[in-house]
Amino acid sequence: MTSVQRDGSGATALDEPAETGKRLSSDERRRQILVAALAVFGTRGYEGATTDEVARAAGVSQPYVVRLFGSKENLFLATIEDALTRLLAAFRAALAAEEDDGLTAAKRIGQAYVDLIEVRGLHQTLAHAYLLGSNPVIGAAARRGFAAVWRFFREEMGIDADEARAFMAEGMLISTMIGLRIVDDYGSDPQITELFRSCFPSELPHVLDVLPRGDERW
Amino acid sequence: MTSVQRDGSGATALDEPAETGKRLSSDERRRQILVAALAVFGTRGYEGATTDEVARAAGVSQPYVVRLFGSKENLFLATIEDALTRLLAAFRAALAAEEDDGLTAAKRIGQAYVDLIEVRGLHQTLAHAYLLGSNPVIGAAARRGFAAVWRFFREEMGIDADEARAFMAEGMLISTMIGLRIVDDYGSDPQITELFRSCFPSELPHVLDVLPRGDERW
DNA sequence: GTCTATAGTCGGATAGAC
DNA sequence: GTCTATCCGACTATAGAC
Repeated sequence: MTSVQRDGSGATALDEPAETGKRLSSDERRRQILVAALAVFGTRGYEGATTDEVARAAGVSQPYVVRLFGSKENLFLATIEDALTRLLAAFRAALAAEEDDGLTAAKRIGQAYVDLIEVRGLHQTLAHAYLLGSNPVIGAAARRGFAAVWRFFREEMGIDADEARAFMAEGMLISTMIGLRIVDDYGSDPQITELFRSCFPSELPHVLDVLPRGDERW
Repeated sequence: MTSVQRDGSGATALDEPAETGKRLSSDERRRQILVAALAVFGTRGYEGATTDEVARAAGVSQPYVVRLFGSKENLFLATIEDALTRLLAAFRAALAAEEDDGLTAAKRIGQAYVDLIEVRGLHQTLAHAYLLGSNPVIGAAARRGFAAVWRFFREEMGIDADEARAFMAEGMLISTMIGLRIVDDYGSDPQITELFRSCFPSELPHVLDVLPRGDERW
């Protein structure tokens, strides 16, 4: 965010055409790759994902992904940091939104969380990160992120610890169900259908629309 | 669980000493390996774990682990199935327990969930499995397991969909915090301390005792 | 029932050209 | 800024002996 528009035409010694549609500023590429990484890490997890898969999803070569981020681990760190930034930004926007629709702040924030499903892989990637607590570097970053969300609820939103915990809990359940792809059994298994409906009371149709389904590649 | 005591001394053509402390019935080995696998998959996840790590944790050779379970994937499937069986068994025991302590069934079951922390890696492994929904074989198994837990709440315990959802949600939060190793920051970060306390109101001391900490190898 | 040796594959990272 | 070629370590799985 707040992209630093360095280069694009500047101190570079080369006179390459910048409008090929191929050569972008490394800042833009970084953003493209982060989008791809979010999706890939979301489906595969940190260890399961390959830098090559991310690269292909972003339309660049595998070594270039590594080159830009230094390592797969750094790429993952950048990815979850980005995800967290978006998450908190969405929460803040929801908190600040006018109440023209008569919804409470809590409802609006909950809604914002569900809406983030549209950002492919965001919830899943964060959930994966949260399970990596034993990894010295990723774990530490994940804990910081988790704590930041908690802080948002307590300090910015101003709810008490019990309410904050309930909020987080609902969030974890939603993330889990997305990662589980419970949608895949929606409709076929009455039990699952009920569970799913219980999680997304009002926004069901939209959610069903947006969620990736089983036909997608693993 | 109702171990099938096949062999141990039977149709085998060999006259090996069975009490070397080394050579066990494959049934016992399987169980040992499942215990090790639960711990390893719990910290590393499915892709992050190696069959070699599991083997060393169980005190056998890597090829033997593969030999006994056929493949890493099968080992993982067997591991989560075992975990689910234990989980539901604990829930059923809690549900059936006398109310001599004046606790409601809900409290007893919640307690049982927290107590399962003592089974190393159980919560973390299940949580990992739940995030693998996109994997055709593991995802399907994970969904079945998740649905089985839901069914327990709705049919055996008899609570309604909203209560069941709240239960699941709390459970997912607890699992997440264990996987995050939020304990590692307990005491040092006031925010985290509060969050942690909020999740384990009464059983805090015990939980702090049982949870693996940061010093453990990744 | 269990091991050692090893084949085979995959994937992250590096070198270096354009 | 981006690619191709490639090295090398890691890891699953197989072969086959004891």
